[in-house]
Amino acid sequence: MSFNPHDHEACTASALEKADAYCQKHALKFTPVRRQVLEILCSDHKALGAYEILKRLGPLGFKSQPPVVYRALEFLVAHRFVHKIEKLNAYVACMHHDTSHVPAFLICRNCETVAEAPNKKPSDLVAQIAKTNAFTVEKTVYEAEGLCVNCKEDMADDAR
Amino acid sequence: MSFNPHDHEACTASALEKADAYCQKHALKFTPVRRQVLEILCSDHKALGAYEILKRLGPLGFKSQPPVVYRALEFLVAHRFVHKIEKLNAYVACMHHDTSHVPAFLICRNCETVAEAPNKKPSDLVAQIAKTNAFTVEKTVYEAEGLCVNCKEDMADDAR
DNA sequence: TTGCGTTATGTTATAATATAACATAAATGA
DNA sequence: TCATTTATGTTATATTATAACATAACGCAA
Repeated sequence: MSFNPHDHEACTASALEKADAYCQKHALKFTPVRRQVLEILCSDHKALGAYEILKRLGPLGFKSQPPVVYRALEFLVAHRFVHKIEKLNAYVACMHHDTSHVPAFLICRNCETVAEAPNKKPSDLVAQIAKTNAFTVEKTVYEAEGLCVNCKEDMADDAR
Repeated sequence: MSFNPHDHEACTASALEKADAYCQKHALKFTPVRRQVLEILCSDHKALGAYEILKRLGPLGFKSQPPVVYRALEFLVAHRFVHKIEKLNAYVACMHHDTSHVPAFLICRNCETVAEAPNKKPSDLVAQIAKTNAFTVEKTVYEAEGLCVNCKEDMADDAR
């Protein structure tokens, strides 16, 4: 999980590589803007707003009008390379693209790091609905906000 | 659940009554704007945007600047009379204020009706996190988008 | 390889959602 | 009653997102 130290270079490289391979396989166009947006999102585990991404695209030689970034995000979200964090109106790179999962996020309200929870099972909620059959689930957004281990420890330290 | 027919008058009256009682008990001010916003939200089970609520406040004699409605919503959300549907940037009245619950919503992408799912148990996700203790959950937003029974049937009819 | 349909990008303008900042008023309570 | 807090009024503006239309690049069949 992204709250723990990890080899971040590798983590980014792997995400881009997987996206490359997936696009090739499915005849999708992994164009320069799309690739660059994913790379920006991979650069840390914070969720970035569309306009923040836009700002970072500029120096890289891309044109910086909102539709440019929103269209790239639309593509990346559609193909699940990126998830939208509805609570923050922001976007994070998906770190589990190869495994099927119900997207669920843990957002630290202090450092704003977003970790994708490793929940491969559908939650109770989905199971319950499927059972009563009153609703057909197509997309899910499960988000929990709170404090990550690091921030919790920092706060304990501050209190001393 | 709100996808099924139900006595809607009663459902609104009950929500307002419960809010009244709760505010009295906890020394909260259930002012006219706050009451009116809750009443508007109770008026159907669709999620309403802040500006839609604002529009409906006008004819009722309230001043219609954005902060008015956002402040009323802030109060109503803080005390859990209303939930925000992050996916829609919209708000719904809570129909289970008296029972402790993890808010979770079923949003029909066709008719936009929002039902609050009856999940009293914490989901697998929350349980899993609590277990590893890597994250302290403070607030949750679980949202599922799809098709409600009614819309599903309508579509089946249309296809014939 | 030309032409045609499709997909992607460029660009301008504007819509929709939300908050900052400061003023006034109303309620609460020593 | 006066001081303090809490709520509301008001102006301006920040933030997020999309509509609409133009051009370019790409994929492919004649």
